[in-house]
Amino acid sequence: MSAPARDLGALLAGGGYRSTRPRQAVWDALHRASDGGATHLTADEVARLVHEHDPEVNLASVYRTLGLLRELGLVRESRLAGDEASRWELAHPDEHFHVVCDRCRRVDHHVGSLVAAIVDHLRSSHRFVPERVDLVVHGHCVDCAAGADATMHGATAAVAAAGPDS
Amino acid sequence: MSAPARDLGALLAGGGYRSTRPRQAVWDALHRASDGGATHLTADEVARLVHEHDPEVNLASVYRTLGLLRELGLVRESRLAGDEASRWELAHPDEHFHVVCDRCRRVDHHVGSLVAAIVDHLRSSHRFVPERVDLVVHGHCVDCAAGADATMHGATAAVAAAGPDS
DNA sequence: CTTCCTGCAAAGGATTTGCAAGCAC
DNA sequence: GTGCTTGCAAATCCTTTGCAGGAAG
Repeated sequence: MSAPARDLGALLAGGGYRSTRPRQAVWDALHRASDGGATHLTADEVARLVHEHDPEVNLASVYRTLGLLRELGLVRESRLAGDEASRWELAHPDEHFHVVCDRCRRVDHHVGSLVAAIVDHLRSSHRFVPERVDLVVHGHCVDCAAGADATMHGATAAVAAAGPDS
Repeated sequence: MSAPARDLGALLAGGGYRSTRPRQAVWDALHRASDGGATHLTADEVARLVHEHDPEVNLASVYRTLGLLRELGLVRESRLAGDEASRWELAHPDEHFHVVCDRCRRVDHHVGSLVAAIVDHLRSSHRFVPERVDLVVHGHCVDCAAGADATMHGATAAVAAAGPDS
């Protein structure tokens, strides 16, 4: 679960950027959140985390830093439909996708071969060179699907018959 | 290429909603756009199309209507990363996904078994009940990948633009 | 030192909302 | 008629930007 924790200073220097306190603070906050299992943070939430350690950092700097880290490929921005604000997280080395429960609003990560399969498919069948795959699935998680409307008998049955896996 | 062109009045009535001019105008505009190959419209672009036939319709009503149609499952909203505004299109009965070329900014539709595979996987392995799959792949299309940052060739561009998607 | 960054505050742009008048049913 | 809808305009909300002072290299 712990992130790689690469040295931001070096990464910034490599790109000709300066290592500053706000930048380090945002980087640290993202790692702390990630280690705590929190992911898909809004810029505002990132700012809140940053402020726990350094209240001086301005929201605008958080935005600027997130944008910079995005350019450097260190963080990933996603704009889930139905969500007002963009959400940010450390760029995970593994390809993954999001599963969003529309009832309880929980967002889960899933790492799987699905993304790789998509990439292969496009490359071979559509002559497209994929760089990034954003896969977001909306629906209902087990808990919500179960307690929800009793009208969905078929669906819940299918869920109950599910097997184990990652 | 032509869309189903279902009767909006009936669809609205079925949901207990009234059939009004703005709503019909938005619906028509989306169909006209779709027939013309235009898709992924911003609310503003939809409004512009609506105004060609009915300049009285207010932008706020366009937003309200798009939201309503989204709830009814008649249109689909997508927020592609790097894009300021939401984009709207008629909900295609088939599951499909977007392929975005980051160089020429073209967006293509693709229908495939990929989406179905994803749904199956989640349902069986993750006990999640998928309702909607948003799959967006960023990368470079054949033309752009080939010509690299060179000029875009009119011929190849035309071919792709007339793309036989969906 | 020189240039890049930051904090602050104000601007911007997309989307929403309060309200009174206007239609659909 | 009754109540959902609309137009209009103001309000929100997220994000970006101009600037002058401050820090990194």
